[in-house]
Formats: sequence, structure tokens, C-alpha cells
Amino acid sequence: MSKKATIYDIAKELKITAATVSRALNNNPKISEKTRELVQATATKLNYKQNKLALALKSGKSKNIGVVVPYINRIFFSSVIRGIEDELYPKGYHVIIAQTHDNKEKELKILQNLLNEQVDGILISSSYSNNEKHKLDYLVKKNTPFIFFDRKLNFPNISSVTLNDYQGGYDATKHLIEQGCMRIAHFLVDQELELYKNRFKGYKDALEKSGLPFLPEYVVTLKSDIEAGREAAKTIMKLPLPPDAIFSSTDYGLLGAVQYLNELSVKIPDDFCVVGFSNAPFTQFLETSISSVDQSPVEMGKTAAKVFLEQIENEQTVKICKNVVLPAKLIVRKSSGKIN
Amino acid sequence: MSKKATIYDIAKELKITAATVSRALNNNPKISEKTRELVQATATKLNYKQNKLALALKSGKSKNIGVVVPYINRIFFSSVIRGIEDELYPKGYHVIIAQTHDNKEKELKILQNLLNEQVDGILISSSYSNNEKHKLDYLVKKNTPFIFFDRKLNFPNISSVTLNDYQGGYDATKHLIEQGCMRIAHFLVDQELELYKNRFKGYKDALEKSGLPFLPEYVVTLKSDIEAGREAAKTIMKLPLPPDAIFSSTDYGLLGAVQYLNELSVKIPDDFCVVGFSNAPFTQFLETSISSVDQSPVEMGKTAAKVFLEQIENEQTVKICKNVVLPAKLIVRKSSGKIN
DNA sequence: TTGTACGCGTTATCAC
DNA sequence: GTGATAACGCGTACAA
Repeated sequence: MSKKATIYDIAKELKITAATVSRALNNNPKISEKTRELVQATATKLNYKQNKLALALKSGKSKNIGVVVPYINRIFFSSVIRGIEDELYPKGYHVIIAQTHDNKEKELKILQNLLNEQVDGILISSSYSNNEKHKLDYLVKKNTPFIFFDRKLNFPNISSVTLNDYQGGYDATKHLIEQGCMRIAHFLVDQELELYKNRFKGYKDALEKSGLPFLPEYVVTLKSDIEAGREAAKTIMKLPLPPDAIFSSTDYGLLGAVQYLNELSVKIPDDFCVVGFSNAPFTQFLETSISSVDQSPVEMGKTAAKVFLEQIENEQTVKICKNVVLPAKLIVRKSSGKIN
Repeated sequence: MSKKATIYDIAKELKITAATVSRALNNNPKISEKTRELVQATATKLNYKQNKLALALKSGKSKNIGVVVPYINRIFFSSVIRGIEDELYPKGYHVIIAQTHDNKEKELKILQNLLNEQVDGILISSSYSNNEKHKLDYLVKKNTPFIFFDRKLNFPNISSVTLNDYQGGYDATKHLIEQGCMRIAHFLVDQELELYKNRFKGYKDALEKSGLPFLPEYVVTLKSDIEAGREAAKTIMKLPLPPDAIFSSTDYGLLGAVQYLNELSVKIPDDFCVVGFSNAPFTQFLETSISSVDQSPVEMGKTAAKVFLEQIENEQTVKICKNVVLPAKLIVRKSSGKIN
């Protein structure tokens, strides 16, 4: 296979200058119709394709954006990326993805690498908590736009797109109360992360508003997996006065709990109601489908992409910063459907 | 924020040449220890970072590879990408992803774009069938390595990593026969695509080998979703002699069928056995967990990445081409577990 | 050991 | 309208 054709090749062919070729190709008005056609003809003839790398070096815009997530094969993140790609591809951007594996040092390296790659922006769901966000300080202050999604860090003047986790927690708990549940337990995942704290807060506020007592022994902190959920359920069901419902910040943890409750022959939803968070695909496929709070991940991705575009388009004029909060949507299914 | 520092900036600072700086930074042996240290010191002082774009233009290697899939948020594809990224990131490559939405023209455009971006390789699960693969002919013949995964197109001298779909279909069917099933239906997805044909072939051969008749009315072609599966089940259960098992090429279609069978109060696995394909996450979470053929997607991604690396490393010497076929793994669960 | 000069492929700014 | 030249940031043959 021969080398790729450049504008010089087509210039030589036509005995004109590369500059002229460039102008013709870019539909510069100051060019004769004749040469334009001639150039375009030979361009297709030689199968010329613009080298985006050279353009990027020249213009300082790579038309690449970096997307950084813990693991790309978690359905939530892959759906966000889907939204980002859907939105950005038509605008000529390419999406570079990188996984942190929830490792903070790796995240740091990835960010540096992406910046060296001259990405035009970075969309990230960070592994850092707000306590240690200062380690990213010098990166965020560079010229490249940062947009945080889902897992946000509070930097002044930095945009973010997050879910209204507080409202999600509140709605879920309120719904359980409306179903007649009086002793609602909560599965909490990571006290460090803002979004889990907010769901927890929503839970507490909903209890308070309804005059139900908040009982610390009804709150279990656990990892987001089935086994941990099973153990957590075991713990709360051993209490002198076991709960009659769970609002869980993790669908997987909740699944483990449901499995354990089934073994105890506890009837869901008749004697026990549960609501999860994330709306993982499996929740709707179970015989006793599980209510859960949907995070609209694709929408979140699209929104993050739009915020990025706004920011990049207004670069010269004003530095804009937006903090979008998307609504959480409670999806009621059989697991909490006493009334219907 | 100030502009990014270049080697010129640090050269000026030290009153030496950019060339010397470059050499010092790249640990060129022909450089005095003193200047090396000096350069490195001022480099960190000025917060210098190599501009990968310039390097890419210079070297002709962008250290980016393109990964092309139908939809990135399908668990199979996101898992493959996870494998690819895990393998390639440590080698200094970045992964650019693009979604075809199963649209062939879009796929074509994406490939051209990626090539213009000067990616060092393309890993793709194509939307094209072998009948129309000639439309990609001129792309594949370029210098950039192509590697097909899962959905393969048969080009001479082009590498691929695929699943042994035939074996998967064979094993699944054989397993059902061993469970005592005598009238095994098959859910076929897309007759055009090689991989579905292969699963179908495995099904037929397993029947034949066991002396069971192949009955065309037991084969239903359907889309890969729940509703279609439900309809397909309706169709086969209306037959004069309904089947007593299904081997489905799609887990989602099978789920629809299982739901319908539940409504008919058909007992699974006692009176009816089912095996799916893909090992979708939900299959293991159902009360009656569903047997399915696992495709080891992460492994497939890693393998594809390795094949790419081999190819790129031996570029100068011999053009190597590998066609790796990964084993399909039948996972037996309750839905076909009569015997245990 | 270091400096000089050039090229990677484009586009932009001058001239003419 | 078109040509000549410089510049983006880097690495490297060649010369010194």
C-alpha cells in the first residue's frame, strides 16, 4: 500500500502550491471556481484524506475528549459514555476512554496522560472524595475544561452534572412510608462519597418529615455486592425489632438481602418492602421485580457533553460554569407495590 | 493559566538548544550527566509535559487505537472494551471508542474518521455481513492494522478474535439432550451473521449426533428482545407437538419465553429446559436461574489487544495474521438442571 | 557532547 | 486569486 496522499502530492500533480490546495479544500471564498474543482477532483483521485493530527498540532485543538470512569463495563458508566458519544460524535469529537479501577494514583496518571494527549476536555467521574480533592487542584486549574459527572468534586468554577441523590433518597423513603412501612432500614455504601451521603440524608429527612424515628441500628454500611447485602440483611433481621422495609443505595446489595429474606420466607411486598438505587437491569427481570431509583445515565452523558460544548464554544468570551442537577426517578415495581 | 511549556522554553532558560533538551529528556546516552540533570530539573520546574500530538505527527504513531462497536452500553461490548483498555493502557495506548448503532454507512464513516485521526490500529465488531464486506475492502487494505472481534469478516490476511460459536451451540444442545430433552427448539437471531449461523449449526449437529430429528418448525427467527421471545414461545407452544426445551441464541429472547412459559404454568426445569447464549448478568439472578453460554468478553478484549500488539511490534519484519478462536463456556444453572 | 537544519502535514499571514 | 513563508512541538541525521 502506498503512502497516504498529502496536500503536497496534489499540489505537485496540479503544479500549484500546497497553500492553494488547502484553501480550495477548505472552501475558502478567495479561490477560483476552476481550481477548486480541479483540486477536489485530484483529491478524490489520489484518495486524499486530511491528516487530523497535523491539523490538531497546528490549531491546538485535537477534537478528542477524555472520559474517565472507574470501570467501563459497569452498566451505569457505559450508559453515560453512550450518551456522551452520541452527543459528541456528530460534532466531530472522538471519545477517548480510560479506567481508573477506582485507584486514585492511577486516576492522577490518566489525567496527566490525557492532558499530554492534548484532549480538548475531560469528563470524569472521580474516585477521589472531597477531602482529598486538592490533589487534583493543579490539573483542574489548567486551560482544559473539566466536567465532573455523577461523582462530583467541589471546585470553584468547574462544571458538573450530577443526579439529585438527595431527592432520590427522599422519594424512595417517602414511597415506602406511603406503603405503610414503619421501620425502614437503609443500606449505605460509602460514607466518603457525596452521593451516598446525599441519599442517606434524603432518607433521614423523609423519616423526620413523617414523624418516624431515625434509628441508627437500622443503617448498615456495606460494599455494593450480593454477599454483603445478604450479610447486612442477616444483621438487621436479628434485631429485637426487625425492620419492615429497606431503602438500599445499591441494587446489588439489595438483591442479596432479598435472597436472604426469601430464605426466611418473608413475603415481599406483603410483609416487607424494598427499594433500590440505580435501576440495574436485573431489577425489572426478577419475578418479584424490584423498585429502584433510576439515574438516567444516558441523559447524564448527553448533558455532560452539552455542558462541555457550551464551554468550549464560549471559550474566548466568558468562562462559563454550570452545575446541572438531574432529577432522580423512582420506578415503582412489585417489591414495594403493596397498595396497587 | 499560562501557556504550556515546550522544550524551547526550557532551552531558553538554560541557554542551550531545544535539540539538547530533547535528547536529555529522552535519556539519550550521548549527553553529559550535568546537562541531563539540569534539563530535568528545569523541566519539572516549568512543569513541562511532552506534547504527544507533536510526537505523533513526527513519528507517525499516534498511540491511539480505535474500537468500533454497535453500542457501547451493551454489556458484552463494554466488557470487551474493558479488556482492551486493561491490556493496552499499560503499553501507552489510548482507546478511542465509536458506536455504529448497527448502521453500516455510519460504520464506514467512523472508520474513515478514525483513519484520518491516524489511529495505530482498529479493533472492530462489524455490522456488515460477509455478503457486503467488499465495501470495507479498500479500508482493510491500508497500512493500519485491522482486527475483527466477535463479529468477524473474512478478509485474507486480516486478524480476528472470535468465539467458538459452533461449539457453544453444540455443547448447549448436547447438554439439553443429556437432561433427557427430546424436542429441542432453537431461537435464531440473524441469519445473515456468521456467529448465529454457527450456533445454529452446532445445534443441528448435536441433534444429528444423538439421533434426534431436526424439525424446521422448531426453529424460530426473532429479534433479540423480551417481547419477541414471548411471541416466539407462543408460536412453538401452539405446535401439535410442542418442544420440551429451547436453546436460544439470545438471553433476552429466552427471558421472554420463560415469562410466557411461567404464565402457562410450565415447570422449569422439570417439564421444560432452557439454555441461553451470552450469559447476560440477569440470567444468574432470577429465582430460576438460566443456563447460558458464556462468551468471556473481557478475555476476548484482552486477546484482541494482544493480537494487535504482536502485529504492531513485528510490523517491519513479517506481516503476521492470527485468527484466534476462544472457547465457549456453558454455564449450567437451574433452568436446565433436571439431573442435579 | 552539543548545535544546526529539517521534516511530519496543516493553515495563516503576508505579499504580489 | 495565488505563491512564498512561517509556525505548531518534537526528534534526529549531520556537522562541529
